[in-house]
Amino acid sequence: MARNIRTREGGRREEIATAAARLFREKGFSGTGMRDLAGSVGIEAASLYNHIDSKAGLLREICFRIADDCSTHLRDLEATPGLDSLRRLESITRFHVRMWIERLDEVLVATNEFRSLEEPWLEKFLHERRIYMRQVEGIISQGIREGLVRPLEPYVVVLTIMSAVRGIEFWHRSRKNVSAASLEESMVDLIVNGIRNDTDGTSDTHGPALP
Amino acid sequence: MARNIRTREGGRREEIATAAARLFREKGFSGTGMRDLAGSVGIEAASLYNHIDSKAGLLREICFRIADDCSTHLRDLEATPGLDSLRRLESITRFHVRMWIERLDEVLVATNEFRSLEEPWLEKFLHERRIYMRQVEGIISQGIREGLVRPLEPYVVVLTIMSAVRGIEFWHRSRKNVSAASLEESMVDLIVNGIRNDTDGTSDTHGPALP
DNA sequence: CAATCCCGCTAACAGTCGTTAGTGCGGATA
DNA sequence: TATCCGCACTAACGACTGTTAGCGGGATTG
Repeated sequence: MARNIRTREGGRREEIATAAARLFREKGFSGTGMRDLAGSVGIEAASLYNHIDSKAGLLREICFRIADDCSTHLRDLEATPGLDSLRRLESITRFHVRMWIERLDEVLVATNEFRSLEEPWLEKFLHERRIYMRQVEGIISQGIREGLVRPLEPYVVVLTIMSAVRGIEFWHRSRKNVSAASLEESMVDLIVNGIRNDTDGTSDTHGPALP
Repeated sequence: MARNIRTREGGRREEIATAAARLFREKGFSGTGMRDLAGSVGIEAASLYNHIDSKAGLLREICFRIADDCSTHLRDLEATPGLDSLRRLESITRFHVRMWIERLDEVLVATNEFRSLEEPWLEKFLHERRIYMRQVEGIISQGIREGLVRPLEPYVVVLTIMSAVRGIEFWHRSRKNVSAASLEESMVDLIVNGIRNDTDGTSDTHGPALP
């Protein structure tokens, strides 16, 4: 058990958690050693245990912080009146884009490394994610019924929205000339409106099937 | 060095490579032990080395097979005459969708675990990926110039297309009631046309910014 | 000033890692 | 029949894994 539970300011602990998120992202959970983590905050491996309980606990913290933030946003959004389902979808998309822009390390760990969670946490995490996706799927179905959203397979739409934002990982590496604000707008716009230019009103999706 | 280089049929070797792809996907490269891999093909860990060179070699094989298949498809596509840039983009999207549907293990390893490649392979892999994305970006830019593609940030469009298909990973777990064919059509349609229903011709993207 | 406690350290643990060496069985080859 | 070779085995290697025990210095508290 970590000894400094009652520490007045957990500055060191937060520093460790931040470094863990970065390392878990870069090298994976099982690819990251406690000696790596310790070195990245300038202490010895054993000293980490003055601040944390275990390596698994660090992963758990990161994963569930992200999961909680997602479900909190969704709950707030559903409590907001006066929004049609398309606007709700846009808000959800925008929320995910911002998470990926502002908290890449944590989000990537929660997305890629959650599988290293131990039971019963793994099951709990998967359960919460399933609930979340099901709720978003409900909003999409509603949008389709209302005629605001194109009549696509709702399940596929959830998958696509929640995956499309993962492209931001690349952006983070090679910033190019695209600002965060421009990235956000382009990506939300792209998901909502697609890539095809429809100014001429043509509704034909595409020609014959391609290889 | 593996002893069976001159084996007439490398059935066992292929079996190992397939099992490796599945394990690397499920548990990550560094989370997978040679004893896990050996057990999954029914032999002892040391016996693996009658067929393969090293664990790192297995990863290298998987990653570069996928990379090669991608660049081959792109080369073939560019050699195909009579396709406008929107159709080319659709073909690229469809190709990625199919790869994710039919070869999930390998594709996921190449996408998530490539970071465990050793130099100089890691750099080579990243280089090839950069080249590939730049070529696709070129097609998008051309589509925008021709008025076939909406005037979005081309870089963001590449990122989004190549990431959106990752949603197929979820689909693989919980098949739900969506067939592979329906998934492919929905996803290509979604990326090309977006989620918004534009039958009324309204071109206003969205209202005021949302939280 | 004395007592407490945070927090770094070294040493060590039991276990696992990828990999090599060497052995022997069984079928194909000469 | 004698020889070879593919392929599985056991045993073992040095390095590395997450974690615990215990020590001591320095700041904080009574």
